[in-house]
Amino acid sequence: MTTADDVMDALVRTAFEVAGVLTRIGGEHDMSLTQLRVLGILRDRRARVTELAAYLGLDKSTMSGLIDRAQRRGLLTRGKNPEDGRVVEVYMTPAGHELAGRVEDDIRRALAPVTDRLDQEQRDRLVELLDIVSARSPRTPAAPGPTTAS
Amino acid sequence: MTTADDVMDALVRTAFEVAGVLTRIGGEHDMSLTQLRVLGILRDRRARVTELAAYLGLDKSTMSGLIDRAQRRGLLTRGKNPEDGRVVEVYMTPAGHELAGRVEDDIRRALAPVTDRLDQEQRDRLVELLDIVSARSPRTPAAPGPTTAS
DNA sequence: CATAATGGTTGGTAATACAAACCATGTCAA
DNA sequence: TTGACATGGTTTGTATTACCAACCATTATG
Repeated sequence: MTTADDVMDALVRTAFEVAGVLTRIGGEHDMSLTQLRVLGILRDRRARVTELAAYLGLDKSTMSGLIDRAQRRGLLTRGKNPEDGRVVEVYMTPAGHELAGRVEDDIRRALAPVTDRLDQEQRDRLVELLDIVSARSPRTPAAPGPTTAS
Repeated sequence: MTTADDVMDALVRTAFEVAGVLTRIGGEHDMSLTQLRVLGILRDRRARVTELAAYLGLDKSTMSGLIDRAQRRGLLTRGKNPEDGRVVEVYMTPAGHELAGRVEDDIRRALAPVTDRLDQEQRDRLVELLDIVSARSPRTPAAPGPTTAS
């Protein structure tokens, strides 16, 4: 019988394992895990400082420092918001995008041996279950309905 | 079609989510994520400094500091190894065990809403799949012990 | 027995993170 | 309209995390 505790253990163990991989890859590019996340967020959208901090669960001041260092490295830029003089918009530079791409490739490569252990049906199922876990699914677990294969 | 990238995204997203919960709970007890891990390891076994460092992927010196601070808080102790005078064994104090128990309860509570979203069959399946992902499948080589692997 | 290897600690530096204080800009109320 | 308050960021100060290099003590090896 799989208990809630077993699920907890598996989630925690996997989380540390994945975090470990990301930390290692990040380190190879002189990036901390947090910086990696910032890069990930800013890949497809710009964001204001407080927005980033809230998303990452960090203090504004911490965010300020992170942006400082990344900016000093030429990875991102600060811009003004014409509608509200207080707001600082943060967005990536081409160099930032380039680095983000390289990092993503490396992560993909690093996780490949892991995902390769799964066949197609297992992948479908894992993603579906993790979506439920991270509240990404509006579905309630009551009905054993057919999986919405696409 | 679920691709390897989808799996990667789901794993990374979930990892951050779980790490976020652990960081929050840890913070409520003035413990960093790393300290939490140390506590988790030492719950059921004592370990030498280098062993802990290797397990967590940290430098010996980092480990030394972590132990210092935890020891100053009365959570763990350093002891000598009678067979090898160089070795320092680290193990938890009663206070450490107590804190570890409280933290575990809190984590359980914090993750309950998540695991509760899954029914029995889904739990079984998720744990099974995560075990595959973290190479814990049936034919796993070694149990946690004094493995000399690097 | 001299030398090398191993296990930990110490010292130095940078990054991460928080809290408190601060400044500039916006908003709201009397 | 102006004073008070709120909001968005930055700065400053401190603790922790983490690495590396250098260093002792102890053990192993030539």
